[in-house]
Amino acid sequence: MKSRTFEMDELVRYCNQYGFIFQGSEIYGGLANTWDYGPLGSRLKNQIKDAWRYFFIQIRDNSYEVDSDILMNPTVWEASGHLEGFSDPLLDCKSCKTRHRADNLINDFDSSANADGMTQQEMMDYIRNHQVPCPKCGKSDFTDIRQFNLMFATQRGVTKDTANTIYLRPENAQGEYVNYLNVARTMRAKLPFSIGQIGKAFRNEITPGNFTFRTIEFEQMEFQTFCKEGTDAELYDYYKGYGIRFFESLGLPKEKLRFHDHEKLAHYAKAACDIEYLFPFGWGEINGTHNRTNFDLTRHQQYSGTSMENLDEETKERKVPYIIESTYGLDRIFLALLFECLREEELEGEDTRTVLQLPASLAPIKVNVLPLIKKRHAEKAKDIYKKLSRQMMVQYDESGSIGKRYRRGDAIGIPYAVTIDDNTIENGMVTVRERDSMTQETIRLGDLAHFLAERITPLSFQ
RNA sequence: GCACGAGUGGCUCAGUGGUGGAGUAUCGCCUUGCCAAGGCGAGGGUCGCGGGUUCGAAUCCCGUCUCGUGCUCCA
Repeated sequence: MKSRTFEMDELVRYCNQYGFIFQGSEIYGGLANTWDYGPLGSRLKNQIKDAWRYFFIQIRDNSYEVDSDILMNPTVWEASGHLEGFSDPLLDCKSCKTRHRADNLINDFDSSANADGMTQQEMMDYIRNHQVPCPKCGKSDFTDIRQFNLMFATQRGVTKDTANTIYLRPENAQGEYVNYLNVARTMRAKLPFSIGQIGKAFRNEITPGNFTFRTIEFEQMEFQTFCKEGTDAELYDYYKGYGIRFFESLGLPKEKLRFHDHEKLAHYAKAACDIEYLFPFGWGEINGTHNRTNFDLTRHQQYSGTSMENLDEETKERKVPYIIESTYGLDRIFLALLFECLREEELEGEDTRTVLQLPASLAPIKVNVLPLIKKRHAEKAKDIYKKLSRQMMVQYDESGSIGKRYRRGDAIGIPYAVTIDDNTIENGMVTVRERDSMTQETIRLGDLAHFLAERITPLSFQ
């Protein structure tokens, strides 16, 4: 059977049409790079989260989930280095439209100028007074300096004089780090142990689109493993491989996954490697694994005055643990899964069907309950729908021909359809139609729940 | 952020200054015993938004927002 995958614009349309993803604030003309998940989208997102929890928390020893606050004491971001490293004084050349960092312009112009010690106004004055040229076009015609910090800032407190700048977290990791002692104490955890978290993070980036691939608000599923120095390299490799296994179990094929080692490292990392998926627009990161060493905990120890050390029972030494971080971008995995599973299949003749071939356990809706003929079978079908809905997410559809309703279910990834007819009312038999094989089987109503449960099994490693 | 392109029912689009349309989808009724059948009917539009020109603007002009593509950015 011939089938074709979707391009980006088709996928955006599909998501809007079937209730997976809508443009954010749509009735007000939208807000750039924000997207809202609709009824089916939120369901799918939750299924991915559940799968992640299963693989990273439930079946792993010494793994604990937390749900830390998005807003944190601002000193956290001083300690983590996000405040310091991320506030770049930027200006644009009005002539050739290139963008530059003001401090770099000055330092390159005169290395004795010491731009790092200047305020923003001093840098601006220096550039104007010395006619510092644009490195690209040579003219000196710049916009004013704008501070571009990747963190979203807001104020707490009602009045301005009590205002205190706080930030929306640019990564979730710090929430795990500041709770490292709490988790160790309450769970009586010994190294190595892990803290996972699913939650939103925010980055004020200049973003190209690519739909939900890069947005200013996004959801991450993170896994931090606290370990002894010396065991870090091995764990780093292990979690890279674990990521590939996780993605394969979701249904992303090996040939569309690859590692991408980072040469340029973030300020906290000793080693960094992405897992990339081959999107229609190219390879894109869906997981990042970092060896963050003892950088973060050492800094938190310095800034908070609280000891982050852990007693090594063998050597009796007290040391700050190392951390291996592995972060999964939920929105990106969502997107990769749709690209992977959404197809247009050519059937006999000119006929086509849109089919979302998600694994049954990830499907937003598991079963489509359909009366063959509304007048005769609706009552019984509603009854079955009501009963099934206590066990799993089901949908009832009585509108249009039976074939049309099958296709509608195919398009939104429903793996099974149960059809109710005279035979159900007279003999208690129902027809179960399977999306992937497009075959059907007649079974006893009493066996239905078992039949479905047997087939909608949780994901497992291959 | 820069450059270019686009924006008209949920979706695809027609409409180049004079009463806002089609197909499809949705909903209702009839029909229909298993893979997008058919018949009848209904609902659904600030023509992205704001301003200007004009007797009159979806249409021309200016601004703006959003999306797309390419740069830039992504510690």
